[in-house]
Amino acid sequence: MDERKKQILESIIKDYVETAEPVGSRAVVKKHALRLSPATVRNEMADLEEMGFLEQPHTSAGRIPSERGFRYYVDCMMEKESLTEPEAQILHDLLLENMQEWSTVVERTGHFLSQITKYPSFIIIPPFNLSEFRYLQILPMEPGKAFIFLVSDMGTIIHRKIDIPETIKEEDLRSISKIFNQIMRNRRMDEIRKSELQELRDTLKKKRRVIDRTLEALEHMLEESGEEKVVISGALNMLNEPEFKDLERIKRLLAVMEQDSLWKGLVPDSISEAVDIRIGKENREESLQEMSLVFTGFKGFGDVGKIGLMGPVRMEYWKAAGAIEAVRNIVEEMLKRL
Amino acid sequence: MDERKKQILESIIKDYVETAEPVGSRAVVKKHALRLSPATVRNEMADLEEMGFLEQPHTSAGRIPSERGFRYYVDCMMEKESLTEPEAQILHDLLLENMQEWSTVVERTGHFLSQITKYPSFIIIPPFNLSEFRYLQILPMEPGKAFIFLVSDMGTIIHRKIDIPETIKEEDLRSISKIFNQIMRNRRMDEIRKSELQELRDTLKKKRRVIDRTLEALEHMLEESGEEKVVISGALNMLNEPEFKDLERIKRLLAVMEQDSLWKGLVPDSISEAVDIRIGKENREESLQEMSLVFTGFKGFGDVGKIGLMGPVRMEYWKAAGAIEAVRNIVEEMLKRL
DNA sequence: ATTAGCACTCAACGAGAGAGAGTGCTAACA
DNA sequence: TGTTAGCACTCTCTCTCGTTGAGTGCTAAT
Repeated sequence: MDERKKQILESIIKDYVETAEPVGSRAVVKKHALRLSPATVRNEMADLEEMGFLEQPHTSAGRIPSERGFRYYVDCMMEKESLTEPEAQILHDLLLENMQEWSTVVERTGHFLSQITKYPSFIIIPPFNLSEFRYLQILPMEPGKAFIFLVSDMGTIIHRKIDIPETIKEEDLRSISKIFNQIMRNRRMDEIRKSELQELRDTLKKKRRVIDRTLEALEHMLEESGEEKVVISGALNMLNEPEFKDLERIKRLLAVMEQDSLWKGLVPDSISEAVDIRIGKENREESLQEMSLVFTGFKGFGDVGKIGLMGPVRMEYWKAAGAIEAVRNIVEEMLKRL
Repeated sequence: MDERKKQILESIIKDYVETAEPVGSRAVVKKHALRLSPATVRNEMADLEEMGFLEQPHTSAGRIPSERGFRYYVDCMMEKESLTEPEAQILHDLLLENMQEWSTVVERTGHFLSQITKYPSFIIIPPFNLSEFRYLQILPMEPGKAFIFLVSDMGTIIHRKIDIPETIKEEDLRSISKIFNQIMRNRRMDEIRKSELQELRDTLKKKRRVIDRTLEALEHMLEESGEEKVVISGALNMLNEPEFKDLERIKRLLAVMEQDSLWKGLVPDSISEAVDIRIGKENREESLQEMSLVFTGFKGFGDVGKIGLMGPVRMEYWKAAGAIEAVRNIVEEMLKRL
């Protein structure tokens, strides 16, 4: 793989990514003002095809990069294109404004990403019960009803309504809350064992009714929150890619995107710094095999979420990878400051 | 408009809704086993076209109902098809399971509707600040930080983080909460005037710092929550309709659906019992003029939300209207019981 | 008032011709 | 030995044109 071949491969990739059309020998020469004749380039292209980096849709068309070609480019030649200064600034401001709630941070970030890159973005949020318990509070509402609030270290809040005896006083609720808090504070939610809660139930016999209800609610809440959440943004950007001008494909594609379960298993649990790239058939899931993913993990407070972009195989990997990396860094930095 | 014409119009509508193809005179006779010849029907069809209820895509095709034809049918002939017994049961159970939180109720209801009818559903939720204030609570978190919770009568909760002096005690927070509650309880959020809050600020001079922060936060929260929320479900169902086999149309359509602002102005503030139907160009918004809407308002606790379905002009209005009405009734009933 | 018969219209489909882009091979060239 | 010009060949794409068939409107008969 000499320098000239590399140059030609890159040239073809850039061209193909831009136009979605097979690239001919003539176009390569012209575009990059090479001091070679088309015939020479043709020979090189034939070599590259033999090596598996290019393919021909039909005999008399130009060449397009194969998935292996893209892979080689991504591994050995690509230079990531980070966000521009103003773009980074915008994201910064966006996050500052929305640090109140974790869910809106995620939403805005995804939206930003897909706007910048014109690719659909996905963010996978770790299950609530993998974050740390911060605070539980039982608040009385109308007579006989109370709310339980559960606050995590990520600033996420879930709540649930329970029935309580009408006679119980606010102070009692407070003291019950306090005891729950003592046991659970700073523990990871999924580590809070039922046995401990049971123990607590025994300790506090006198307020049995409230405690029972609280425990029940708590169990429900923790159970329900064991799922990862997937947020997809800018899915419609995909419709602009010429490879999806076929209605059937679009339907399949959008259906896939809507299907949360697919995403959940998708991305490995590595906490690697690197930006991972999956090109076409490198994706295990059949329905994603005509697409590419560019993603990375990010650290919340120890927990790992994932953030990524999806596009056609003919994707601007350099832009996507650069954007993902930059966004990951900015978000992580903001989270640390919290 | 004699009986026979009506019968023919209905026949054409049913056929066209099902097949999305122009209906010929022959088909009308066959389908409904009329004891007439195609020629007779042709004459009637010519009349109906003259009246504006039918139109011809081109000279030698069958007829399709015009928007006016649909309108006449909907107004004068249609019989709504309610949910089947098991369908209603499913919705019932679904709601019972999810009465905890208003937002999930809405989500599930929308999902249910679009599954049953195969049309995208939309639900417009009144702004948070139109519901009644139930409860405010200031909860201390880590030192120097606290959460403000605001609970509405719909069971919706919003919250925000504020800074507080580290020295302040929990009881102080409680007493502050209490005072807020006395002023605001059971008032509609948007009626709580700044002047009142200002007054409160003066009363409680000694805890100025906390109160200031709380008021600031409160202002923000109420401001931010002045927006209606739109939840759309099953948008992809639309892709199955043959009239949207054109890519450009799909793009436009999906872009429209994503655009919240469109929906907000869309539906009038009537609290009418009736199910409203907008056919094609009856919609003011240009981008919705190739679509029909079937919707109605529902009462929360005095507040009005809206729930509806959208489809092509060639829509099963009877099914959509029936489903909407039934769902509205069930949801309202459940809310009343709360 | 209804119907049979018939000429007419028009979209949809498919075959076939022509254009154009791009290749691979061969032979000439530096 | 690497590079280039020339040329025949391949294959898709597009356009045209005739054919088909569904459906109509009109007229005359019942």
